[in-house]
Amino acid sequence: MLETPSVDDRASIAEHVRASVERLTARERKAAQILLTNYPAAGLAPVAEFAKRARVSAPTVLRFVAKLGFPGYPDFQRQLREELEAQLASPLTKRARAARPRGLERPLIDPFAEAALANLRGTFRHLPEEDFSAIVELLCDRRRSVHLLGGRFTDALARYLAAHLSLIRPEVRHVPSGIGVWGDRLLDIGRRDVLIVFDIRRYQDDVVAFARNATARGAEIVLVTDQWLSPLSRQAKYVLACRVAAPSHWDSSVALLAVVEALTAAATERLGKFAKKRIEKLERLR
Amino acid sequence: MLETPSVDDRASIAEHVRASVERLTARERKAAQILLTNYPAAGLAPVAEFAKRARVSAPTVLRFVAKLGFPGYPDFQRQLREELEAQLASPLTKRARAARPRGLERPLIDPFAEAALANLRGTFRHLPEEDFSAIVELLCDRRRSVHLLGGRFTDALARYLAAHLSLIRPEVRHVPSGIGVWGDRLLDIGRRDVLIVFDIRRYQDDVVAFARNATARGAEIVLVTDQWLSPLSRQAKYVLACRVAAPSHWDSSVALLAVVEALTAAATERLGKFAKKRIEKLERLR
DNA sequence: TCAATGTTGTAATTTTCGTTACAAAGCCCT
DNA sequence: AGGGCTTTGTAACGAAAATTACAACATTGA
Repeated sequence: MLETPSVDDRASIAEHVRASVERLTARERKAAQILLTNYPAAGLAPVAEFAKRARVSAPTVLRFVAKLGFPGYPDFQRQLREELEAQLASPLTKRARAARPRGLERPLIDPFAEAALANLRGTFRHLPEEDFSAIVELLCDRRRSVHLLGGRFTDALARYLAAHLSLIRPEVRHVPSGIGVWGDRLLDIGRRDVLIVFDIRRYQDDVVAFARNATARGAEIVLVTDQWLSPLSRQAKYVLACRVAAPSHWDSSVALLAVVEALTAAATERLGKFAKKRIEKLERLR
Repeated sequence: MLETPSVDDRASIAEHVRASVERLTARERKAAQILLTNYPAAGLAPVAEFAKRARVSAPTVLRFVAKLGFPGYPDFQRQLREELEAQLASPLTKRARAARPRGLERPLIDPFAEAALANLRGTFRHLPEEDFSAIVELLCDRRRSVHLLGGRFTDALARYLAAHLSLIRPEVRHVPSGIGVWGDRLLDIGRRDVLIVFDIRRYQDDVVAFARNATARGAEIVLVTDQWLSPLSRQAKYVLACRVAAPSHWDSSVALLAVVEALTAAATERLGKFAKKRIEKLERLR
């Protein structure tokens, strides 16, 4: 229809798809997206399978590849395979970066992605294994209650961890943010309970205060914070420091979330059958 | 219900081939060799092409894959594709495991970190730029209200985004999870409002229902989901598909959070002075 | 050397896949 | 609100792929 991608066309189909999105209809874009997010495997499947995956009919997929300039689906697949073979020479990330010359870099997306990757790497490289394991043990000790507390932004992380933990063990309590109720909540925290606190920079006074009071009541503090360490690190028994720098007005919590999920995964594994049975029971209740 | 969705737990076909060479006949070995030296592309071609490449007849290739234990050639191809996907989802896991000598690997930490990195890369590599920008525009349109909704685990993400958005613009509302209040909340959603929905697999019925009702009321849906796409993708105007696979019983939301933060960063930048002034005003109020 | 067994390719068959024609549905503009 | 246009899916068709039956060939051991 339009220009046919010739044999010597070195640009990847992925790039070609990205360049063609505007010409596509809504459903065709769905196909495009499925192809890109599962590249190139999705396109190597039979049309029917591809279509089903994109929740679209087979002809829509055909029209999509037709708009890309291929005479037919098999031709499209052939080029995908050829690309796949050529690709094995150089690693993926390099290729992607090379294929995207200056000016084509996605301005607000790529720098952020790079920062998030760097934060993850930087965080996990220095994550203290002993502390990590010790925290997992704490989380798996069913005799202790686990309380979770976060600041303005990190409250979401506290909730996220609470949602998972409460599925694998009893006595998990999220302390809602916003002042007022906190007095009552402190009373619930007893000797040798565990308080997991999230506190990143512009460390929140009320969070710090709550946690300090909890220590005074005999609770053990696990602190998830940034690389510059919340003032709470003095009181905390365990500290997990995460990198949060991002090319933005805001800090990034990606590394904190990853650590939280790693804890969840480890605790679930550690509790083994107990967690499994509990999850099954809860499933049945719903 | 409880099986762990592992990143790649099955041995690769390549290894299986290597292990089976001795049981193969001379011609079948040629096929095996061609497959291994052009792995996996060669096996994704039609039998005839594969056969021609190995200078062997089609039935020989068929007998070869039969000896590998596959009921038929399509089954063989399917597994190759699945393997290809799993590999792209976590290209680092294997390498990292091989690189770090036994005993130095931190068992529950490193695999998770690698998976998170792979998810981030896989997500951002093909994040549709146009959709991303369009969503940012939506978020910055102060004439529209923005409503945020998440499922059991992703509710935290909805809150996280709400916490940031409400600092840079008015009319941001988080829809709390848990049924009951939802009827009322629907009424607040008007024509041309924006509803940002988080829905990852084991897609939640009530979330889907709420969002569908919102569409019926004229709202535009932005869906943040996993690579297999929530059923809501049909209703959604924009879909951001993220990778969520992790070596755990639970899926990982790291990529979702990164996308959310990228949106926040872009929107903050886009609103520029308006956001800045608003933030300052809010600071003064505290 | 011959026979028996195992290996391989040719050709026919069957199934699946890609393709296309057409009708329904959605959308936009008047 | 209605009419024309675009988009999408359904169903029938044709093409190509996978599969199978069988005959030719090679290989080995007596």
